[in-house]
Amino acid sequence: MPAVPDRPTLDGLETRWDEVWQQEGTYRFDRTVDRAGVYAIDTPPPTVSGSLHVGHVFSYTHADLLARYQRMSGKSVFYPMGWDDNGLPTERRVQNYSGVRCDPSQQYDPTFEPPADSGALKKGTPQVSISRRNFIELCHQLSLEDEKAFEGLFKRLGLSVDWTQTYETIGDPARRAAQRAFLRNLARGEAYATEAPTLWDVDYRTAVAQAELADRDMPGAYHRIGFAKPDGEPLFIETTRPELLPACVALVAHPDDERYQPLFGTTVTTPLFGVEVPVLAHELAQPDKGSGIAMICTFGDTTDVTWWRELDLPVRSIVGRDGRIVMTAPDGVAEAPYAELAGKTVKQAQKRVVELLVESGDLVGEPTAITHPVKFYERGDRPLEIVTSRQWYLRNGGRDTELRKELLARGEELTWHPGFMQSRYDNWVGGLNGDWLISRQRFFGVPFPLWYRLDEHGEATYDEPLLPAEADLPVDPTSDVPAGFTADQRDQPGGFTADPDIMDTWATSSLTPQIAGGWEDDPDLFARVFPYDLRPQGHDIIRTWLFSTVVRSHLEHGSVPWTGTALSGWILDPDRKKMSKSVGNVVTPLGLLEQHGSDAVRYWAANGRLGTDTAFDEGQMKVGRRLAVKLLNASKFALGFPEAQTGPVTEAVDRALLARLADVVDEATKAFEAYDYTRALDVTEAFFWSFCDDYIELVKGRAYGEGEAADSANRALRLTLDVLLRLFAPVLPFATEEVWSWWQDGSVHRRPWPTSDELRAAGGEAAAQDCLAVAAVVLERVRGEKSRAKTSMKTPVLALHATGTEAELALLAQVAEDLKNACLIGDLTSEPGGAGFDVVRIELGEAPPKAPRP
RNA sequence: GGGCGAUUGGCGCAGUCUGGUAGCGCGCUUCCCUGACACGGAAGAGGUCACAGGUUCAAGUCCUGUAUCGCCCA
Repeated sequence: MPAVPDRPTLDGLETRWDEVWQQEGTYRFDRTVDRAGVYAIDTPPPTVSGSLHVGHVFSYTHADLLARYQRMSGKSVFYPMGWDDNGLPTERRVQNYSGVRCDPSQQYDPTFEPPADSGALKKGTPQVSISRRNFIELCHQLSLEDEKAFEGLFKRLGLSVDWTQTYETIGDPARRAAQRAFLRNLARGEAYATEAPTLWDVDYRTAVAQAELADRDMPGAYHRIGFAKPDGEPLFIETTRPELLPACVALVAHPDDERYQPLFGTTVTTPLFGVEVPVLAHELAQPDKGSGIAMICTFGDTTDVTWWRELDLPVRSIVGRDGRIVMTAPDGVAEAPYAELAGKTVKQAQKRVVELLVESGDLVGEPTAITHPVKFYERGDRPLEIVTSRQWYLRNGGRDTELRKELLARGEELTWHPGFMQSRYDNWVGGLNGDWLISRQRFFGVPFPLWYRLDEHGEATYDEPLLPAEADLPVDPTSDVPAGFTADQRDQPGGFTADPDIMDTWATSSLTPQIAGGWEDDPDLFARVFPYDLRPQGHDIIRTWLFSTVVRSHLEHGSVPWTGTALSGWILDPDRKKMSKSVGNVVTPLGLLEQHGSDAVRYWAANGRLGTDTAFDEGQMKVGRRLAVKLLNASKFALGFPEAQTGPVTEAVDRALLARLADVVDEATKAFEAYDYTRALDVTEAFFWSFCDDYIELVKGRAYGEGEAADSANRALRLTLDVLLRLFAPVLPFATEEVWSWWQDGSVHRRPWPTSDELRAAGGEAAAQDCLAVAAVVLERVRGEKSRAKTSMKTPVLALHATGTEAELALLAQVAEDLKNACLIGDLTSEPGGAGFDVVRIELGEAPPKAPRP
């Protein structure tokens, strides 16, 4: 056992103890324990591209505090770590880093090596086309490096993760789980493919789901355009998208709008393009917007989709997947003016259509500038278009009242920390307006495990997809061949073709409980952890990650994925705005951990309650560091006295201390049970400071002595320290472990959480008779007097006189000797009287001679 | 436009569920190197609890409304 060091320090504790913990398997999950004895955490897998930031340190600490408390409370804690290395961010990095481009039509080349000068490519180097499988392998390699760095940081932060339990969202088990879950969704009719208008990002060239949309206010302009009524008179509509005129399929007004009622059922003709379109009625038309009659195009916005569907209109698509006007005009659209638009971007087309309308005289007046919300992909730069394409959907209650009710009920089953976050879930589920679009036209992700037969003309037959056996998962249909076919039949008439799409990243990460828990691959493990106890995450991804995980679990297991969720807040700049990139880049997590120490940073995080946005505050880290240093020093002092034989704590002051500590343990336990680690820390910390400032000062004179009274103090000191270390262990794992190692065996992190019973049994039953409170009054008065006299605390008190009730003076008598020692009081007297206990007279002596400065 | 949250000394926060003399930390001022700690200790100044009504013997706390800020969704 290492001796107590002369000058304890926090420096170097992180590396030293992490090494021991990994070696000893301190946080290893004990999988012999059955479900009732397990506490399972569905850890968020951080995105492995770029780097971790301060917000990660914050929220991951929160989960760790809860994990550590549960572990000490006797649970076998299942605390895995995942890496989300699947998706667009990684894809873009690999393209730039290795100078490659994924082309799913390429064949897999097992000997492919990326250019030797990876990472140092010159701008403009032509990209090499490689197969999807090769591309994924590169993504995987690059992710591994980041994952190592992330793991190092998390270990330094002291996360009590079981590092033998890790997964990657692009790893084999994850792809197997995602494909298996999808095949089962498909078999049960929960997943389906359909040709439908879909929000489409023209730059990424992929479909985008409702959960990834963001409205942005954009400048636009209403153009007033005349359509020709049968009698030749113009009917004016106003539109922000005149370029969609050739895609117009109808005009629509509100059924109650008297201006247009006579026209319902008639037709009008589009200017320039000469298409006859009906005038129809629908409640969604807004009479007060523009002229009150709108042009329906396929498709200008999501309302157009609704009208198109509900009014059963034809399709005249003109915007292609590249965001340009398609080369061929839809049926019936006049060729001549259309030819001028074909191939132009939407923006260019708008300019040209306006010019044409001005020439023809169909555009009236100047366009009116407005600002209006436009839908964007949240990572995209250009407004979304709506194109018709074949996509995969998963039922999520967006088009099914019964399922929606069931999912709301699942939300009800969860314990939300804090509770008010549930309304965000309810709002989102209640506001869904379509099923979950899970297919993406990208490359780095889990492929849909499907092939289609090609008929004699080479056309895919989508009705009966060719499915792999579950045992063969994961598969990549662009390189694997379906049963009963040979590789040379790929993309040949009479042969087969692969489904080209991958799954949305949320479609994989919504299965993290299944992936981490070994669903189907390790049924024994899965039964011990599922449904999990806790999903920690940020409140910004309730609508995506939290909700989608509930959906998958509900469909697959008929259960919630976990029984509780803890939502961490944001980190805000000191000026109360969301932590900006610039600050986040300057303040790196590793730098903070090095500068302040991990315990100090954890202390700051522990002061941010769940659901509460918290200011980034290095001041709090300094306070945390001070606490950790104080803990080392106070412990060193308390352990410096000779250890007494086991025996009772006899002195009243010592028993009062234990009684107070018993109350603290009860409060901290109650707080932790309610996931309120902040309050648990607060009560522990308050006790600790009064322990240092008052109790230790009071008893040190006695503890230096010998005999019964000294033994009582020494026993109380050690017992208190023992309990305090355990109370602080979740927040300050390094400092507490360090102190623990000075005088105890094993790890403090595997000791049981303290109970008030052990303290009351040791003598702390006299809470009502708190002589410490009386002592505190005397200490305060004497210190105040010495401060006012601007003299040293070593200045003796010649005489002190106190008054109070008989009971209070009896308590004073219990602490009189300790007080005389601590305050250097010569003559301590008292008499009954006064209103409550107080010190009425203090007589100071001469200050001692100043010692020379060392 | 709808939902959720916040508003308490210069700064960061607790207290609001369960009404009863306004608390903590940082910073600031003054003092002290006393047998763990100067990366320390002691003492002190500093707030009409966003605003307006209401309930109550009593409101930071409960109710109604308003304002400002933030987040989520239309």
